[in-house]
Amino acid sequence: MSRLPATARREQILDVALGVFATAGFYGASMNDVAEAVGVTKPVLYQHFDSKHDLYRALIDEAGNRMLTTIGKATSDTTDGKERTERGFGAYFRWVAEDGDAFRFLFGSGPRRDEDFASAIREITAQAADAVAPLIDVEIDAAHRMTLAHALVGMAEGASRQLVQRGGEFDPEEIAAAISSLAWAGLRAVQPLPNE
Amino acid sequence: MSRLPATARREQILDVALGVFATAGFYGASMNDVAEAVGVTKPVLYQHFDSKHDLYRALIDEAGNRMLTTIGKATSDTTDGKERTERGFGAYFRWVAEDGDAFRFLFGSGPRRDEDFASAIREITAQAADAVAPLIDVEIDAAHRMTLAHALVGMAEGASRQLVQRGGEFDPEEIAAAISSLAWAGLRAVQPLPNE
DNA sequence: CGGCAGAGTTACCCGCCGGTACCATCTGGT
DNA sequence: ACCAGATGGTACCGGCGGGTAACTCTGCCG
Repeated sequence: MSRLPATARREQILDVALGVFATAGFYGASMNDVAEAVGVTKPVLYQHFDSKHDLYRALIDEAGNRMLTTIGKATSDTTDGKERTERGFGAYFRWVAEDGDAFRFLFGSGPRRDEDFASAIREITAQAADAVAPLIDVEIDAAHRMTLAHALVGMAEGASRQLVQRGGEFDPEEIAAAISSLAWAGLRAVQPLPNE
Repeated sequence: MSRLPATARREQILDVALGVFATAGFYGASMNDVAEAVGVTKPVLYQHFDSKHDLYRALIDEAGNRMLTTIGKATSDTTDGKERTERGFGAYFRWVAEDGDAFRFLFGSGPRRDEDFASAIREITAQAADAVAPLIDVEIDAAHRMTLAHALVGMAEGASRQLVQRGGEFDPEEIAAAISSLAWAGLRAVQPLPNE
């Protein structure tokens, strides 16, 4: 109800819509839902964005930018590889912790939207992680072990996605060799963590 | 047009629908689209599945099962950790290569569906991978380097998704330390590949 | 006071899509 | 040859949701 200048309203919409879409997904949230969450009616949204597509797209660009620049800044002031790795991951996970809606919006995607499908796919991923977890045979608490296991599963997923998106053939044996050596070396390096 | 016994038709539907949904996504593909791809009309689908949800759900279960059992079989006949790692990844990537639709269906998900959103998010992921790629300072060809880079990005994504889904707080510094040590040890282990 | 400009609302249109009631057609068993 | 039942098609409904036209409200400036 309360009136706002256009730029403020626009930013408010972006802010609220990010949360709504992060939770419900593109198809799961209607423009009416977004409008209601903002506390306004539908046509107001269309005064600031040409279409639902347009709004969603703006959110992608904004959130993506925040993530990339955050990491970019954190890694720009050193050239040492190990240092950059550590700072990069540091910035990344700080971003996830602080800008959680943006992460869920960008990466928590997909059929992972209908809670029904979401849980089914979570279950599959969880089983994969359960299978991987015992490979970490170091004394660390269960929660950290599971997170690392999911990291390894994500590693496989990330590589696969790239291979499939790139199109064309690939030799699974060769890829598997590279990835598993990467994973194994990583696993060997896991240090027992001080209990928190 | 040609008539088929119920069980054969059911399997045909599952087979074709997997491809359709893998490409267009749950919301992007209508039941009419699926029916047309099968070469049949909508009510036929409803003779075999109670709802669109039901069909999609059956696909998740089937595809997930295929993946997990494939990997399970490959790793069941040894107890050595390294061995299991290698065989597991081997089976996994073979599955991706052979059952590509299933992979795209299960993991190629999300806003990654509208080609417009898909490319925007791909772009972000690709930039992240570009930033990671130089850390692999070994003589390998560019394609493999990019795949490994995407693997590392996926690793971060997998860990994050688990942390966020689990809910509650987490300490980003601690996680980053663990993941980056894992990644760094893995990176150091990458071997120059013989050019294919 | 008059009227203009920008912010918001009400009320609507229309097309798509999940789902269904009903009819047609084919095939196998006797 | 004929019936039964399963396989498949036609034609429809109902609602949801993106998008819009037209109106109202508020404040400001001459």
